[in-house]
Amino acid sequence: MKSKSTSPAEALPGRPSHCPIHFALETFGDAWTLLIVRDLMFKERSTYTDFLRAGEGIATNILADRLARLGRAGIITRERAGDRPGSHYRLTPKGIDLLPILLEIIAWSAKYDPDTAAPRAFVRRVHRERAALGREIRRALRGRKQSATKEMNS
Amino acid sequence: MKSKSTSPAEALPGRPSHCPIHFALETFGDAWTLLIVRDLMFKERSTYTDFLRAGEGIATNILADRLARLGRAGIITRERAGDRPGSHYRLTPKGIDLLPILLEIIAWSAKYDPDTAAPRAFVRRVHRERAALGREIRRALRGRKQSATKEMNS
DNA sequence: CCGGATCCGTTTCGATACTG
DNA sequence: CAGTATCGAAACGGATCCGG
Repeated sequence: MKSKSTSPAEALPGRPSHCPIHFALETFGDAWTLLIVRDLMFKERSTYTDFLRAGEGIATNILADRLARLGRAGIITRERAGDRPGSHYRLTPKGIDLLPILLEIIAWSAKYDPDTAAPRAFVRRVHRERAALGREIRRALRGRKQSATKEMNS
Repeated sequence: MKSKSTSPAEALPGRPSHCPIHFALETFGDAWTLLIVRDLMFKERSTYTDFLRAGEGIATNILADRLARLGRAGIITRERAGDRPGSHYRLTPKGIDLLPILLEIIAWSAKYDPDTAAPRAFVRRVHRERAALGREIRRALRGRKQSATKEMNS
């Protein structure tokens, strides 16, 4: 299967000077991948069925594939929790470090999307107190607490 | 349910609460799209053939499609320059505002990509003097001067 | 029931050849 | 030089089936 496939998500074409953008695209450049990361980071979804019923309509095979890929990339880990049914997925430090990128994307979309669904308060915090918001979300992701993340829910 | 196409790049599936990530993915979430934006922002490529010979190996139809899509999204404009052969593409203010996202991606990749091709000096500036670097690149993009952007070249 | 794996019809993407 | 046309190759999405 080394047939020089040119899937943007798995292996980018050409392979020129291997710029940083390539690495990022290979790792999380896929649309579904980014949505999963968003769910893990801002929403409270963390299980397989959480993602399935997130309303995006992702297929089971696609979801399984993306979760496996994210795991291989070291962005998420699967924890077979004993207390709750099903396995939980969690962002690794490497995954949590994607936060600044997501915040920039949110800021850009809020500026140019005529009908953003992002809460005004959250967007304002992204602009005005980015550092504090970042620390708050990181703290929430490490521990169990979900505080700032709730603001993103629709 | 909806037999409407669900291409991640053009129109995202489900269409749930239309979160900011969706808008971003629809606009520049495609791999090739992001590479074009990168070329316009950091490299000195600005024409159709510049992109073609960028070494990425993009096909002509894909390039034409992405350029048209970026134009429709208001991220780039096509200028039929009289002085030089061929048409030049340029980032609009909306496109230039993607810069923080790209810088965050570069920073993340530099941190986790074992063999990044990004010059050390540039990455250091991304971390240490982000604001100044941003202003410098924006200035270069507006005018004709290319100063900081040269640092990204391999 | 949850977490997938497999099969298959459809759609989209991408490489090449070709054209204004 | 700047794109279109064609066509094969993947990826996607849906349904179904399977192991725990």
